[in-house]
Amino acid sequence: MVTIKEIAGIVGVSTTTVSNVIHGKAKEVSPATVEKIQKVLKEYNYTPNISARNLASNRSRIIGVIMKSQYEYENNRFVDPFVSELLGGVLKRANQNGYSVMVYNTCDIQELKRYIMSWNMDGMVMVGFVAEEIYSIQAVCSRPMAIIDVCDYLDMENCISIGLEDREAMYHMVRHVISCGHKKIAFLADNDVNVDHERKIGFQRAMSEAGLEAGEREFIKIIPGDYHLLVNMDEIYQRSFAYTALVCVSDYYAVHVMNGLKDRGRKVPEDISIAGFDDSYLSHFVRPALTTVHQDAEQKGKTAVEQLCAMIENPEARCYQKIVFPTELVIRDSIRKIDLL
Amino acid sequence: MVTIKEIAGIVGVSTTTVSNVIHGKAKEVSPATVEKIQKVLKEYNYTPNISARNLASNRSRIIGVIMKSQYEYENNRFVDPFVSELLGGVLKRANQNGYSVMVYNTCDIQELKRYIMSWNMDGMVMVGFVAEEIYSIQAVCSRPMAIIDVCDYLDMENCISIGLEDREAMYHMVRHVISCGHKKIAFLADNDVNVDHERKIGFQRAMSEAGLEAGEREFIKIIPGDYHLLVNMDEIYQRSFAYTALVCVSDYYAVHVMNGLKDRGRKVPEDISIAGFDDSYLSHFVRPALTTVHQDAEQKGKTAVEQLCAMIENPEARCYQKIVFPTELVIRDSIRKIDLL
DNA sequence: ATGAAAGCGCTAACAT
DNA sequence: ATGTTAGCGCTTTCAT
Repeated sequence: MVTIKEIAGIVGVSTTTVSNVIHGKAKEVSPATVEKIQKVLKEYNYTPNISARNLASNRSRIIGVIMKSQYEYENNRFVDPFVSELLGGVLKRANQNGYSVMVYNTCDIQELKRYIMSWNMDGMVMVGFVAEEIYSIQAVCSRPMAIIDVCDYLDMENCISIGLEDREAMYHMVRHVISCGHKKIAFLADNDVNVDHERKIGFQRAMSEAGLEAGEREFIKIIPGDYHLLVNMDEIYQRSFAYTALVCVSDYYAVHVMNGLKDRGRKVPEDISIAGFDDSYLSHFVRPALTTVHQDAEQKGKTAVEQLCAMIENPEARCYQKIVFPTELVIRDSIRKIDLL
Repeated sequence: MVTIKEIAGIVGVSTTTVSNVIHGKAKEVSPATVEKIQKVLKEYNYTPNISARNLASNRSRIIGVIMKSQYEYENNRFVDPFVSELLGGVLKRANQNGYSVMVYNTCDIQELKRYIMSWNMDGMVMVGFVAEEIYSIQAVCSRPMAIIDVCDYLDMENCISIGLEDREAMYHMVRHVISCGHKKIAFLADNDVNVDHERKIGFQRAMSEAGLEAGEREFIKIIPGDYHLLVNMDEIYQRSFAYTALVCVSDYYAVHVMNGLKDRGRKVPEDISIAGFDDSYLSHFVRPALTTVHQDAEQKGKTAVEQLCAMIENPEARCYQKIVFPTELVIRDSIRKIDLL
């Protein structure tokens, strides 16, 4: 690989001038020189050495997509369409803006900090973290972050929080389920923080407004297993008999639960209704098609990167910002209308 | 961030010694010194600067996951479970082995070459390329590659080709379909190279052995659109009337086609049968559940990285290698048994 | 408009 | 066992 120094030697100018031409700071260089240098650059197929550039300039043009895994065995968050669509959006915008995307998945925050610092990432898209983890990371790795689906207010300058009106969205979903005649409804999630917590609150509000039970018993915890399995599907099956509808925190889980119940002999939606969340492409494809809440995961990813780039390139303008995307109830076939007689 | 030099200054040794301790070359250093240095390293929370390390050592510990997109608008290959499972496998193994994963998606080979060279990637997992593209890239970017699903023999030393017996697999699938009484069968793919081509050959062999038609007319080209759409679904619908079974080159497409046909009023499998390929989790979840060919995409990713690391760390042992994973026909409900009377 | 030179943090060959 | 030193390729400040 040819270096700037070599190019400079060939053309008979200094490395500074070559560097200036490479970076389009043409006003500093005479047109004739620009042309000469560009010709040689092309001829020798000059390719910058990014390590050298990063070392000298103290940036990296790396945007990290950082995913927190809850369990060590839970190794593949990508199979959830919400995550893959998000990642697609991130990748597209990042590359368009001249950034590279590094993907990292860990359950160890200390290790993560070193990772971010080692690579000197310019910014990160954070998926699956809770507020205190974000603070802890930010304390050491003070750089722009786009935080997906953390609901708490974050007292940080260089961070953009991207989410939904989760509480409202779930509230409307559950109202719809209730309006279909359901009275025994459970809420399924794999934890009780952030969006899961908010959606639970929305669930509970809708339930209590209707005078229905929504205590701890109505909260069913999903334990995701290796890939295609929910490790506690049997438990979910058993508990499902106490309800006529199961409201899940994602399409991905809804689809798993639906299948698990079907495999065990329950009919959906005849015996039991199921609702999802995300309106990922899964929800169209399963039968019955899922009643769900629409959100645009790809757009979340794109926006995350856009905001990240803005903060990276404009450090003075950094401030806390919260972006809330719209949601919409999508009614399909997985919630049965119960005869109200 | 504290540097090696500073650590050296604090402890009162040379940078070499610190570097040796960091890299565990402890036999070169006295136990007492090792301990002293490690204490300070910990105390000051030393984190290496990877740009500097890469520049000095001329490697990067980056494994690139490089995806070729066919069309510019086809921006999200991740939503195909085959790809996300593969990526999950790559990420897991890479991180375990101390490598970082950079994801890149392009349809421009020249740009790709510069990208690889700029980052000085140690190795790449190549997805969606044809042999001549691989050659063209290798000519400029001579480094280990794990090539997924290229069927041609590749005359290259530092490359590992990972695939299936695609032809056989599809042959058995189509024989199964024929054995269910189908005589009018079409094959659907989005191109006619590599695995798609091989599977087509397998399809044709099974058909011609049974004395059935399998010419160009029986090949239906899928044109993938933005995300959830096949842009030529109407055409597929029209042409579907000439067949009783549609054999698709992936579950992902099968599921799209199935839905598209259902939306247009055809019943699956009563009116028309559909088969997939991959045995991704989609195939379990749709109804009718897909008859498909099992393969382990995650394992492909893991193996890709394992082999890549071996080649990176052991340059003398580099050679061409072809790894073929097993497949298995998985019979579910999407192929109807036609009454043979 | 152009160049000289320092230095980013680290590695590794060589010396002691 | 430990230290010296010369880069790796680039950016950037400061001269000219």
